[in-house]
Amino acid sequence: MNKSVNDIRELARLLDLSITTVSRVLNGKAEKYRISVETTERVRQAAKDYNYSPNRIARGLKLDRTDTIGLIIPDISNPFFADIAQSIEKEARAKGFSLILCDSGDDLNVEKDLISLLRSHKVDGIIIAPVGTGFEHIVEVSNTRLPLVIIDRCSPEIHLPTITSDNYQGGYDATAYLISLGHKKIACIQGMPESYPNKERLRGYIDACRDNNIIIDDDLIVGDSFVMENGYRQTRIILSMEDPPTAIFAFSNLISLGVIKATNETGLKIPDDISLISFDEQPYSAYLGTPMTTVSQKKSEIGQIAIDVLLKFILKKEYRKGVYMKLKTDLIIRDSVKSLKTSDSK
Amino acid sequence: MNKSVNDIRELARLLDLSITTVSRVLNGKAEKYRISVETTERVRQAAKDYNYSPNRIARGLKLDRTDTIGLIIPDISNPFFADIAQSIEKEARAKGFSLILCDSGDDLNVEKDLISLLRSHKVDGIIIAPVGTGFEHIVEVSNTRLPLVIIDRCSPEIHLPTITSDNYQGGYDATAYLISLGHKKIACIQGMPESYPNKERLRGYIDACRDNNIIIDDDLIVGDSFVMENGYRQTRIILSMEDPPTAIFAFSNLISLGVIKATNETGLKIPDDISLISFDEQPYSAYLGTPMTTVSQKKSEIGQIAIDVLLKFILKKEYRKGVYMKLKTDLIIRDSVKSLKTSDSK
DNA sequence: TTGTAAGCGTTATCAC
DNA sequence: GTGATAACGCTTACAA
Repeated sequence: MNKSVNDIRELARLLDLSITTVSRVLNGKAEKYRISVETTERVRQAAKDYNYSPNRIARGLKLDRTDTIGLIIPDISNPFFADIAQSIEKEARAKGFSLILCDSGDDLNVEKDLISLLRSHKVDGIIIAPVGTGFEHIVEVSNTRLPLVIIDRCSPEIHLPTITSDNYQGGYDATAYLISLGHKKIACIQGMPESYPNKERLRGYIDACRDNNIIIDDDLIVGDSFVMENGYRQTRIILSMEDPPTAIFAFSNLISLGVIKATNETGLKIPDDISLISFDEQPYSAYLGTPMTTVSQKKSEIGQIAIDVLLKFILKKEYRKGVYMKLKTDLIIRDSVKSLKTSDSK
Repeated sequence: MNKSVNDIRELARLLDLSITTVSRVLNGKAEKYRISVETTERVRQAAKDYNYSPNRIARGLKLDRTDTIGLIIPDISNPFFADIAQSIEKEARAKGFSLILCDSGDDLNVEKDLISLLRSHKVDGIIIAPVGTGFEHIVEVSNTRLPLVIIDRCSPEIHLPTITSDNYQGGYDATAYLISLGHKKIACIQGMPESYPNKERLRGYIDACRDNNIIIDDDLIVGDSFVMENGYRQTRIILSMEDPPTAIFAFSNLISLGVIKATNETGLKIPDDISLISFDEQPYSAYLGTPMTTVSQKKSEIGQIAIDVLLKFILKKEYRKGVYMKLKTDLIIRDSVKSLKTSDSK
């Protein structure tokens, strides 16, 4: 095998050409500078033979552009974010950009540090799914004109490009579906109440109830975290009520796993004894004991659009246009909701 | 808010100090060069006030070290790899390294390109979970003395640092457990037969059978992919046998989801009608219709050890020591396996 | 105790 | 058609 060459100087020397010429050929500017076809070909071949690839660090320093973007997410082990990350990576790479992955662990201080870190890495832009409990540092970033796109957890106060699901619609649809099947007493197990997606889902739930003349019972709106334990705990409480609800709306997939665990333990069956609908579709949703009815988010679209918008900013420098995109959610109907209508038995 | 300063020159000018001094303070060499406490403090304060963080690109060019490592995995949307990625990112950042994430999509050619890409990014090292069907390009990397650690999919031919689960033991334990409960006819739904983890799991299965005087029936060793469809299809076939096996050993979690789907459709119950054991523990394993007995891999340990080994290579330059680490797997016993022993009923 | 200046590998400007 | 050279922001040997 050929031994490889590490800098353009060496390659130029080997070819007995100037660095300039080699650089021009390798950057596709051969025509522009009317470099002879022969030379062009020789350079290309040599680069291949000697396994030369330009040093992006040096290039970045010179061009003030690293072809690198930073991605900050709260938890890569959450399949929701993993799927988004995958689509972002794929799309970014297709466009010639690499990804620096940062996991904030849902910690606001870590998130702040990560932004500085990405800054010092001179990334060309940032996509962030914020922790969501503070946005000043994010606004600050965009004040420096560093392109930035927010995904998933938006905030009404800030006016930055944001791509998210239409959580209101998802919450509304799920609730309306339950109501359409005769459910009137619907518990709602929330995730983080302060987070915007949660607020929106809840708003959808409330509006759907109102629109159907169902009185909101605050005691049925419970929970405080997107994790499974929360779903479990709240369900145990719900099931021990004197007159329990006929359905549970779980605000995340992990919450619904907790619901299932609790019902299993209590010896109750879904949907015979209690109905369940959950936010977040997962690969296994269809294969649970009772295939689960879910509100599915367009995860890969979120990633794709985010990167598209970001690259538009990076490449065209047009910025601060109020991009605010809400993606439709889909209700995937399976078997975890029972119809209470007497007409059809289901 | 203070306006920020973008290079060390400006900061030095503002402080009326030389670039050198500022650089030294910021790199913690104040003592070494006996810089006055006063100056040191002034520099630190100014750096903070003006929100200065060194340009890692320039730094990298100068130092030939980017404090960046590349991570190549076949599929970040697979929770197994997402968990590993998370532990790697966390550990790396704690040690001052950032991560460039690359998803090969299980495509060997993409994998090769990604290695070049990471090279041109001048990463200080690479952690790779290879596609596994070719290793030449990986060997080549390590010939260039670029530190590299392999995770999950190893190969016997190459002698590079590798961290993986003890797939043989996992396969053996799972099979032995089934046998201990009286199962004698055990189907085995494989993933990619050529991949090393798969081969090892199968070897474990075979040895466990042999050690218990069970004759291997090749017709019971089926399947060809780690995906769900494979599990579904093979299970349908298995269930339609004249004298079907009493247990199925699924080689991945997705495969076992397919198994569950097929048994559900056929109206059979796990474990009453057929027992199931699966490789890969997942958050939902415990909350399936029948809580599943699984072989759990130490995902975060794999990540942690991989980064530890890699950083050792990067920092100490001691290389090519034959690190080959197999991590113990754990059998998590739940309810998906039925005892055929007459003594205990369960 | 602090400063000057070379050089990391590229690309762009200007020159021939 | 091709080449010499400055500059990108940083660290560090060498000076003072």
